[in-house]
Amino acid sequence: MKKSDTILLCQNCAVESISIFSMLNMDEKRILEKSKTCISLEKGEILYREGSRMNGFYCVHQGVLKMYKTGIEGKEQIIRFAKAGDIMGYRSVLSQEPACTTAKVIERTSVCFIPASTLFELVKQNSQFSMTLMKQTCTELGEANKYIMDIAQKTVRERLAEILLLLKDTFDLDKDNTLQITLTREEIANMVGTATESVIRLLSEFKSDKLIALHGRKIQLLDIPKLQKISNVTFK
Amino acid sequence: MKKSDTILLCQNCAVESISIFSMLNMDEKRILEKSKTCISLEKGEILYREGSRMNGFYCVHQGVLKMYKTGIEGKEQIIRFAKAGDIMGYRSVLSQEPACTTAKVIERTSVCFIPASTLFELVKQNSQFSMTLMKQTCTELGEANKYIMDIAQKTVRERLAEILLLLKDTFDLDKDNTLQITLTREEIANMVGTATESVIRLLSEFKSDKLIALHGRKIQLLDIPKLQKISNVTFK
DNA sequence: CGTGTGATTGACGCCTGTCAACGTCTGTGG
DNA sequence: CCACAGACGTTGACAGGCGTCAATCACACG
Repeated sequence: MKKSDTILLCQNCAVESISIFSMLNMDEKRILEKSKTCISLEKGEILYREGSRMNGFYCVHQGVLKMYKTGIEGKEQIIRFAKAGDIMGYRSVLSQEPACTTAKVIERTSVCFIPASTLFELVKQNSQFSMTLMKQTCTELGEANKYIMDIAQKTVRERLAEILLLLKDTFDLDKDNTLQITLTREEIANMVGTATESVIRLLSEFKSDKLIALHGRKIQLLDIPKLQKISNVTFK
Repeated sequence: MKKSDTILLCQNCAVESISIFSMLNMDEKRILEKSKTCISLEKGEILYREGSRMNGFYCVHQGVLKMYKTGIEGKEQIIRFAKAGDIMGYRSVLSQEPACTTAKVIERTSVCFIPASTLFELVKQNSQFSMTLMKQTCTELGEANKYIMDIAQKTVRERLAEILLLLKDTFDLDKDNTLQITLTREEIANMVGTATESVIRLLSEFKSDKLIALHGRKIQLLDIPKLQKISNVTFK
């Protein structure tokens, strides 16, 4: 396949590197290449809103987005993040429902839009692609189920510890064990499902206990085993 | 409710009536028919356990099961119910992960077991079947996401009202608006994600407010609009 | 230097979980 | 037929986790 027939705007967007597309054959990749559109978004911009009808889905080439639902009195509940290599919005396309989350840029993002028709075509033609997509959805469903139990049964303290570890796994740490993602206290609260003030108090408690160090919005993990212990079990 | 009906044997188990299988052709139905096994289970029996490896999935022909995760100190978190026409366990098969829930019989059940190999074969052969399965998974994922927000943001009171309405939609009402499902207070608590005592107190509060009537474990819904109002918004 | 957003801290109180005691019902065995 | 055990339901007391409100601080930006 000649790279020369890629759309100009998309020339940097290496779709091939995105795992979900790795099992497409040349023809299928060409179809994908032809139908996709690249979009760049600045921090704070919204890719799509909860409730909107989706006529395609997105794969993230660069950047970070938060996907959240808007609840009581506008309070956001962050469901997950999307980063390079992730796909988003496919849930609504496949279930033929309106988007169940809003996607907002946290770090300057570039994504590819892929029309629903292409998705359906690929699913129809390539059962292996279909299987991979299904597998991904099922994994996500398993995570959601786990999260339901966590929120229902764990204390805010336990969940905060867990979220810090989840952020570690999702975004990695740099050399000195600092989380590579920058979130406001409010955003952390919206992940944990609690009030901003509670997050602040608990973070400073963790700090006193030498579990973490705080440098502005940067969070450094000092004692991961202890955090795991807090997140998992409560001995009283 | 009469429990004296004979449990149907496998030859009577009309797989065709289960929606997910409706788009299979004759050949595919024959494959399904050949590979499935019927199982009968009494109340309290366990179909499969969280953490076990699944080498197939189940479709429910009759009865009701609860699917739950076991959390802190053995407390159950009910994720969903399965009743006639539902399929269960496919998530683990497709994601190739261990079962994320335990499935326990609430009402005398008959299910068909379908081996993983058959599922994969059907997915491979019939893209329409594949799409339907995907659609179902995505819908479930959407519901799980909504539930995450509910638990995170709503009070126990609001969630209980919501669960009562969910039970209404899942199991229907009889003539006098009584829920067709019988659950212990503890099971309701395990759905709502709260303590049994809280459920009891709130139920009797709802009763005082003439929203429901209680007849042992049977719950009669008297004022559905009011319940909806409670479950949706809190003005303070 | 004013403005605005986010972070922090303190005060306060309610919702809710926990513990304990007791009531109710059903099935079982003597 | 009665006693008993065990599961489940109910009620009360109590403490504390956590949300809410309000005031203040920190910092960036035009």
